[in-house]
Amino acid sequence: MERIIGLMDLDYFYAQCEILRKPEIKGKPVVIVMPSLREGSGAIATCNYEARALKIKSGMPLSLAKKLSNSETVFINADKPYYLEVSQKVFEILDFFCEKVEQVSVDEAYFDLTNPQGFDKAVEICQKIKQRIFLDLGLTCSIGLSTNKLVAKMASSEKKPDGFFIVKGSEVDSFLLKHSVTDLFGVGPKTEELLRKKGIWSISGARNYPKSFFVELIGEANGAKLFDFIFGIDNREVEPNREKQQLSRMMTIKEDSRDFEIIMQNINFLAEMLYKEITSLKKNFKTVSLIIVNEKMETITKSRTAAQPINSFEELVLIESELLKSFLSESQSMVRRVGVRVSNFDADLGLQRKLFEF
DNA sequence: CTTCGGCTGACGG
DNA sequence: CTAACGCCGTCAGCCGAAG
Repeated sequence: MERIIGLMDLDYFYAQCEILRKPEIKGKPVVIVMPSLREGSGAIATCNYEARALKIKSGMPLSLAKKLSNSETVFINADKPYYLEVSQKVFEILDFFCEKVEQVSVDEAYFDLTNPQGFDKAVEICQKIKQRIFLDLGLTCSIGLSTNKLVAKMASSEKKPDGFFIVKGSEVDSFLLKHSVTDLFGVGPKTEELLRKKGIWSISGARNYPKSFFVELIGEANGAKLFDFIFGIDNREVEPNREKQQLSRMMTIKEDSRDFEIIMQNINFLAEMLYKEITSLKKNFKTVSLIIVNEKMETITKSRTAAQPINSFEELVLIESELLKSFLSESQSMVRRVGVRVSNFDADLGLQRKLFEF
């Protein structure tokens, strides 16, 4: 049976959340900022359409957004815990209407609506989802509905905000041919540049090349996937969410430094946050990494894997300090951002106890 | 030959 | 005048060492 897959995307989500609790800013340009410890430094997480009209975009440096802003513009620092709260209510609604939901992020999810009654039934469910999200929570979202994840996602972008765009199986090909290769999932700036150099822009143009061409260009796995995508083929399932594979915390330090003590202070702070989280998640980790972003914005990582799970904060910090020493001795560059990561998780501790008792 | 650890890089949100 | 620039998480792919 042909699958029916949906993608729900909450419109300019962080900004919409803020407007929800501060109705007086509705209608003004609203810009959500991820600040760093540096004065006036940060990046734009998201912004509403009034702000986009001023050419402000997500990912943009805060300094540039400030220049583009007008006197009306409201800048708000991101409040992740609040957005998570709102998001959870949205997912309750989604879970109510659909058994197979895969959360991609705080504001996005795929869902599988394959059913015996067919496409019309799925359309009806999508309308109900949009309705409940709006009536119960006051939020708008955009939904794309098609026969696989790739096209569902592209369809959701077709009509925004508060959109609902349907691409039936018979329409997939003509829908794709209206798009450029850069609209395909997984084609970022680097791949775009490689394709452009080969004179490839449109999806129809890309179809003139064999699979081997893409494999040589971007590698075995990605090449094969891109080749499929060009023809609208995407067999990825909607997967229930897996356990996290890694957990990390990063931050930009006050000013670039190579001072061991100063950098360790920052690492200590991050490690403490992370250690609290990981213990509350009842997870066990064996690998510790230090992530450094230097003044040239290059990322360097140092890792160590222990034979046994690491079970004290002191041990975590000790390993981090050794990794930092090793970095400082091997590199001359300044440290701009620093991060702490743990990975290589053991089975859930609660589960482990159960197995032991058994 | 396969697996694992360590690392970089691309990508998405 | 230009360049400016967060904080996550996933996967692919390479290399070398070990099983």
